[in-house]
Amino acid sequence: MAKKPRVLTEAALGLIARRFAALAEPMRLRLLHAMFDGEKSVGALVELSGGTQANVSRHLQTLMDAGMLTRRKEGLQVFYGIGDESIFTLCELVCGSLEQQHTQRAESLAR
Amino acid sequence: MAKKPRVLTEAALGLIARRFAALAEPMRLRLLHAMFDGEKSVGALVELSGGTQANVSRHLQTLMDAGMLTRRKEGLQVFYGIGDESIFTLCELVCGSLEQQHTQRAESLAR
DNA sequence: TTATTATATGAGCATATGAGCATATGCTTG
DNA sequence: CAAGCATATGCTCATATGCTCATATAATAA
Repeated sequence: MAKKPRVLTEAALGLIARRFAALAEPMRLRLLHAMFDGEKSVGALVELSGGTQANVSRHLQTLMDAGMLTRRKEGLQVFYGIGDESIFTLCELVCGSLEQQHTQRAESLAR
Repeated sequence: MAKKPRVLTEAALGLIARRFAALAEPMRLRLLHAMFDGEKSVGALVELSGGTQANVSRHLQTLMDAGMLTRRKEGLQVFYGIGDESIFTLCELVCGSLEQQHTQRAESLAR
């Protein structure tokens, strides 16, 4: 039966962990969320996220390193966008699961 | 169109980030992987993961706090299992996306 | 060239996290 | 009760990570 028993090497585990780590910060999630409807300039992301320019730039770097973003220079500005479709699904899954837990907890308290 | 424009509060972002953080460690991924085919005792997980008993116990605690595991005591032993089905899909997605990136990189180097 | 704007990055600090050791707790048996 | 096994938890150290400030780089305009 064994649903495709993926061999998990040390290196693979590290890569997977790094990918999840990239998503494990509120500010980065906020940035990704701001890019959900298309690419944005760094300046725009600074405004939308409410963070400092330096900090936003660093987090964008982290997401780039994780291979999740696209980057396009246009004059003085740099536009970042979501380059990995799986991110949408990942976030949907987590949100759904959290909602479910929340609901269950509420129910178990109510009875 | 706007695919359900989830409002993301500060608190929600924190919860989502914490959930991803729980998956952002190789040892925890290894433990989850060991539980893919059913619940296991702590002792068994120590053996399978190659970690120390204390460390394994702590990581299991972290995964519990994240609401991802089931816990069942039976005599002296404690059995942990995966309690959140979404974890399977999350890991599948990340693995798939990584493989794709890997393939693309390999291709771009080959030409 | 110099000035201006947009983005990136080095340095330093504060906090968070993982690993290891020793020990505590909890359950069962005698 | 005491002894023994399985699991959990303080404590400490080392390292990683996020944030801020100041400054560097890059592209454009004067």
